[in-house]
Parts: sequence; structure tokens; C-alpha cells
Amino acid sequence: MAYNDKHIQIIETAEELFAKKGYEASTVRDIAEEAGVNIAMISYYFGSKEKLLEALFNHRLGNLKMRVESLLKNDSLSPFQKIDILIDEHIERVIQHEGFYKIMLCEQVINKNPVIIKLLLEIKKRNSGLINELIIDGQEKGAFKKNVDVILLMSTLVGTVIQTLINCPFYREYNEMKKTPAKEFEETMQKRLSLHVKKIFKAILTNEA
Amino acid sequence: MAYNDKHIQIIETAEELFAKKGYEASTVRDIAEEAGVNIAMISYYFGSKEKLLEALFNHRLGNLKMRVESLLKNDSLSPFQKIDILIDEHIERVIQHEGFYKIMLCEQVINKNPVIIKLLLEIKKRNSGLINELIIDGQEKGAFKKNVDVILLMSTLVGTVIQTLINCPFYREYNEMKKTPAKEFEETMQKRLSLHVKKIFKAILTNEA
Amino acid sequence: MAYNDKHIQIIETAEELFAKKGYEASTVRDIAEEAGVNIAMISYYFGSKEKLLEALFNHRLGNLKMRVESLLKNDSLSPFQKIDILIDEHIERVIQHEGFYKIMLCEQVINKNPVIIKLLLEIKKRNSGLINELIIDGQEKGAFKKNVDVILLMSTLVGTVIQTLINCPFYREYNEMKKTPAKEFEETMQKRLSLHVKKIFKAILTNEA
Amino acid sequence: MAYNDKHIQIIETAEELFAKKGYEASTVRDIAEEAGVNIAMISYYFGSKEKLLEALFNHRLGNLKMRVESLLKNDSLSPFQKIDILIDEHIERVIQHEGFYKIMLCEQVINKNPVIIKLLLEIKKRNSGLINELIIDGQEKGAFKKNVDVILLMSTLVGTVIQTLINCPFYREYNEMKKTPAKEFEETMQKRLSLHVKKIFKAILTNEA
DNA sequence: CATGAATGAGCGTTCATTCAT
DNA sequence: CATGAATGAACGCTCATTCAT
Repeated sequence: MAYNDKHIQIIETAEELFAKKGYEASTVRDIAEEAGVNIAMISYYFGSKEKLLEALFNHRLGNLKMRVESLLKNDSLSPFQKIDILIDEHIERVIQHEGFYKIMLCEQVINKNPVIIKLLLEIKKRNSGLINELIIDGQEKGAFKKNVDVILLMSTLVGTVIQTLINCPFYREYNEMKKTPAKEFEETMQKRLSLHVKKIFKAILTNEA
Repeated sequence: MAYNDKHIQIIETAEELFAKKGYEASTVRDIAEEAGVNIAMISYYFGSKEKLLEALFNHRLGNLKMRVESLLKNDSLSPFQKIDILIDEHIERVIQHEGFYKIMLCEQVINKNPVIIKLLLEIKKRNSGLINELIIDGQEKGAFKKNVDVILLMSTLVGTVIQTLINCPFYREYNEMKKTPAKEFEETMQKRLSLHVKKIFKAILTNEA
Repeated sequence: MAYNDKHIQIIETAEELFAKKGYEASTVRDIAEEAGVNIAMISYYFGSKEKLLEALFNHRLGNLKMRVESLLKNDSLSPFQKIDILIDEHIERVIQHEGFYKIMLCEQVINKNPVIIKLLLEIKKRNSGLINELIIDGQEKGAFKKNVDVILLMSTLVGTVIQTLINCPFYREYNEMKKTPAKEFEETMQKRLSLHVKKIFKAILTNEA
Repeated sequence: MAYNDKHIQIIETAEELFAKKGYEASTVRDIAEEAGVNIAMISYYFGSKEKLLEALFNHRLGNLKMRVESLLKNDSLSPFQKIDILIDEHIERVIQHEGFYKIMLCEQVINKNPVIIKLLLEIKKRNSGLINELIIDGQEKGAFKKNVDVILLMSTLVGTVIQTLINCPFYREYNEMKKTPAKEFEETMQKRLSLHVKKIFKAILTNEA
């Protein structure tokens, strides 16, 4: 299904509201008003509010597929370089689309729209498979140790990143960076997070730190 | 504020429904019916649906306070032992009250009941403080290295554990354990998760794995 | 039915609230709380909220009966003196129990509790009868002219007084007496109103002014 | 704000019910059912039950403005003729829209919707001003005496008329006109009331009767 | 005699969706 | 193709009242 400009406009407005107030608490009226379109348009374009949510997931996750694939198949990078890029790209993506990743998190936890759950499962399967290939590759090259639990590792990556984002305001307060400009703080945060996760991956994959 | 048996009954029924369908999608009618009480009881006991949610958080987080404290102040345990216990108790707690921790996660992400946000912030502050003391203690004893980012470390613990729980069905399928009895799978899962997180902590705290 | 102190306390609290917010908008909870008694007391003492309203009418109108009677039967007063006293006592009474007379007005207009309507009808009948006697007496004494419509006259008395009370805030503003102390204003108002009504009665009863 | 036919239909149904049972005791369900519209229409059209009440006041009082003005500015009528017309038109209006004037009375006494109170205050101010001009005109022409309290006079007009309407059933019984056809009784009543009020005005304005 | 606990009924309002145009 | 008008269903909540103690 191809989305035109108006579709995208509605989808991204919905994303914003879903992230701010949650799916259930966001009304189609709000979304329509915020997006500057008629209320009936949402049912008309997407069929229902739920289908709009599914459209959002398709919109955000549709292009993701080939990116990971092409990265992992790139022969000019070492396994470790790939891991590092993988981590940084994930962090980058989550920060860029923080709202969407919050929605995704909640959707996995509570709402469980079957279409979305299926979509996410497929992505997890594919990504796990690809990363597993990468790890096997690294093991064969002697870079990584054996017995790596891919999914636990992925959970640590994904979980640490989203949890860090959730804790952002607290982190800022705790480290007395309240007066640091937002942008500067964000960059610092992102750099520290990146190093932190990379160190974890190195430890898990190599027995070293 | 003390809750009687009926309060608890309603609170835990609400917990179940909130975890299953989300706060907004759970109606007071559902909760009342499921709990076997009159619909008016919820307003009567708690004031409102939102106050019921707050009561749930008080109920689950109220006793948490002294537990961590007493553990960390226990002089007969080494810093590493404390870390290990901390991790295991957290995993245990989240598994035991999976529903609640899912609700808590979503509450931090989308709904933002100020009472709850404040409560969580206080807990985070206190826990961060205590764990920081523990780490400093370990550093002074030469067990831990310097420059540890407490909050990133906590985010990894909390994030990894909840993300693993979220990925549980996928994990089971991926590792072809669909036919493993639920209980056995859960125990395996818990053990692996525990080792995984402990390894991460060791790596971060000591530069070794 | 005899009311004890607690009955009276509840009745007069209810009067206050009914006058302020209307009968329907006043809740038994409010009344009980304001009166400092248990919520169940109201049903327990009076049977229902509606019976409480009836009790209020009995309480305020019960003693009224003999007062008018004794005045009119007083032989030492001229018909005109009696009229003047009647007017002043009515004004006095309405000002004193402004709240109650507001409730009474509304009750006649909208709520129409049959017990109350019957009670008010009886009072109107008796008062009309008595005043009619007074007028006939005055006519026989040559003081009053013939063909006086008692009820229209009573309507003017009652209507003018309550309407004046309703218009009080406006009257104050219109006559630029906003800075006049409340008590002083009230006295001025009462005096003017008294003179105004008396002049009307004189005109209607005698063809003079 | 312009009301279409369905708006009017709902407004006038609401007027009927508010007059019969009071604002609070009339439910939007009753109104919707009686008006033959969906219950959601009331919120949809007016925003809320309270706004519907405000709409009723706008509907009934909106056109009133220019009527009084044009009457008073009519140079071909003597001050006395204007007074008489004013009285008759007021009586006519109140009889025609008895329900509304009952609602208005109660609204001034107990509920105190600020929008309505403000609207009524404005009307009172304007009307008082206009009538004051009329009286001054009459005084300059030597027809009226000095020292007339406009507001007391208006209170007598308004109060007498509404009080007479309230007392109608009693009046009928008292004067043994129970068997008189409703229409005939009403006409008689109206004529007597008109004469009564005019006599009062003449007395107050001229010292004669 | 008095009351805390509890409740069925019903409140005003909002919701996502439909449909005629 | 797009939309204003409309709606059935359900929402959270409050009400006066009851009843066991």
C-alpha cells in the first residue's frame, strides 16, 4: 500500500499523539484536528483508528528491512565494526523516532494488535537471524567467543537504549546537567550510551572489556 | 494508607486488566465485574479510576523501599555478592509481578500521571543513591573500577530484564522450546537472564568478563 | 411532628444549601457534611431527601399561622394600620428568611411536591380569607373602596418583595451604592420597599395616593 | 449564533421540560427523547446541557432588545400610552412564554449560570435606562411626578405578573371559576391583571388613582 | 438509636464510525 | 473523491437510599 502526502501527514500526526498520550487516549478527533483534515478522513483513508496504527508501523518499519541486511552483507567491514555500526544506528534511529519506539514498546506490552505483533515478530526473526549470521561469522573469524545468546544480547541493546531514553530527565537531574543546553546534553547522552552498549557487547562477545 | 482485603482484591484485578489491555482500554466496569464487586465500589474506595492506578503503584512499590536498603547495608556480604543479589532479586520481582512492571513501563512512557511519575522518580533517586554507595564501597575495596555510570548500568539491568520478558514468546520459538513445559522454560530463561546480566555487570564494574 | 435540635440543624443546613444551589443540585452528602452529621441520618430522620424538604416547609411555615390571625383580630388597630403592619412584617420575614422564600418561590414554579403545594395552598387560602375579612372591615368602616381583588393585591405584595430581593445586586449597582455598607444599604432598601408597597396598597384600597 | 430548525426544536423541548421539572431534574435523555432526537445531539449541537440552557436564554431574549427600544422612541405616543403598552406587552409576553419566565425566575434565584446572569443584568440595565428616559420625558411633560424609583416600579410589574401566574390555579379556585373554560378564564385574568398593574403605575407615577 | 459500608440506577458526556451528499 | 451531520454504545462517575450491626 502506497501512502500519499495526506496519508503521511495523518500518520505522523497520529504518531505524535500516540507517543504523547497513548493510543487509547488519543482520539481520532484530536488527530484529525491536529493534522488539519476532516474527522471522517481517518476512517475513509485507513478504515479505522486501529488500521491507522498499523499503517504507522508499516510506515516506520517498512524501510528498515533492507538497511540491516545491506549492512551485514558488507564485506569490507569487520564483525566488530558491524556490531558498532549496528549499535550506533539503533541508538540513532530510536533517538530520531523516539515517539514511535515508545509506541512500539507499549504496543508489545499491552495492546497487542495481532497484525502489529506479527509484523514485529517477523522483523525480530529476520534481525535475529542476520545478527546470528554475523556472530557466527565473527566466531569463525576467531573474533567472537562461542555460546552467545543472540536474543538476550538484542534485549540488552534494545532494552538499555529505550530505558535510557525513559530515564533521560532523571539522568539529567541526577548528573546535575539541568542547565546544559538540550542539544548538548543529548549529544553527551548519546555518546555515553553508545560507549556503554559497545562495551557490553564486547564483553559478551569476547570475554574482554 | 492501609488497604483491606477488598481494596487489595480490586487493586490486583485492576493490575491484571491494566497489564492485559492497558489502563485506558480497561473500563471500571470490567474491573468491577472481574473483581466481583459493584461498579460504584471503585469510585467509593479509591475516588476515581486514576486514583486506583495510583493505589496500585503504592501497593506494589510501598514495601520495596526498605528491602534494597537493608540489603545494601548488610556488612557480611561483599560488593559483588550484593550486586548479584540485587540482580537476582530484581529479576525475581519482575517475573513475579510481570503485569505490574509492564504497566509501570507504559506509565513512564505515555500516560504521565504526575503522582506516579513523582513516586517513581523518588524511588529511582533513592535506589541510584544506594547503588552508588555500593559501587563506591566496591571501588574503595578495590573490587570495582572507577568511572562507572550508575544510571546507564541501572538502565541496562531494568531494560534488559523487561525486554527479555517482552521477547519471551519469541525467545521460546526462536530456541525451539515451544514444547518445553512453561515452568521449565521459565526457569531456564530466568537462569540465563541472570547469568547474562551478571556478566554484563562484572564487565562494566571490573573490566573483566 | 416535633423536631429536636439535630433535626433543626439538618433542616436549616438544608435550607441554606437549597437556597444556594437549588433542591436538585444539593446532595444529601453536602447537607450531611455541612451539618456535621452522618449521611444516613437524613434518610433515617426524615425518610428521604424530599421529606426533608417538606420538613423545612413545616418548620418555617408552621408558626406563621397564628401570627397573621392574631394581628388581624386585634381590635385596637385601624384597617390601615393593620395593612401597614402586614406589609412590614412580610418584608421583614422575607428578608430574615430570604433563603427559604427563594426555595418556596422555586418550589411553586417548578418542583411541585404535592405535600408542599397543598400546604402552600392552605396557607394562601387562610391568609386570603383573613385579609379579605380585613378589607371588608375597612370597607364597612368607609376606609377602603369597593371592588378590591385580594389575590392580585397579595400577588403584588409578594411579587414585589421577592423581585426586589432578586434585583438587590442590580439595584445597588444601578443606584451607585456599591460602596455603601451592606447593612446600611439593606436598611435603605427595606425602607424604600416598605414605602413603595404601602403606597401601592393605599392607592388600590382608596383611590388615593 | 444562528439556530436551525432542529436547534429550535431541541431548545423549545428543553424549555418545556425545564419549566415543568426544573433544570437539574430534566435529563438530557428526557429532552432528547421528547424532542425525538438522538441523545448525543444535545452535546453535539450545544456542547453541554448548560450551554443548551444558555441557548434557550439567547433564543428567547435575543429579539427582545429592539422591541422595547422602538416602542419608547415612538414619538406619536404619550408617556402614559407607552407605559400602558409596556405593561400589556410584558403581560402578553410572560403569558405567551410562561415556561420560559418561570425558568428565568428560578435561574435568577438559585442556579447562577454566570453567562445567563450577565445576560439578564445587561437586559435589566438597558431596560431600566430606557424606562428611566421615558419617565423623565413624562416628568418634563408634566405628566409624571418626581422621585420615582424605577427599579422598584419594574420589580412590581415583573413580580406581580409572575406571582399572578403562579397563583393562577389558586385564583381560579378562590374566585369559583373552576368551571369557566380555560381560555375565557385566562382572558379575564389577563384583563384584570392589566388593569391592576396599570392602576398601580398610575398611582406611583402621578399621585392619583 | 445511630452509622459505616455498600449499591442499583442513572447521570452528562465522549467515542469511533457511518452515510447521504 | 471528500465531508458535514449524525448516532449507538459505552464511558467514568455520582446519586439517594438501604441495611447489617
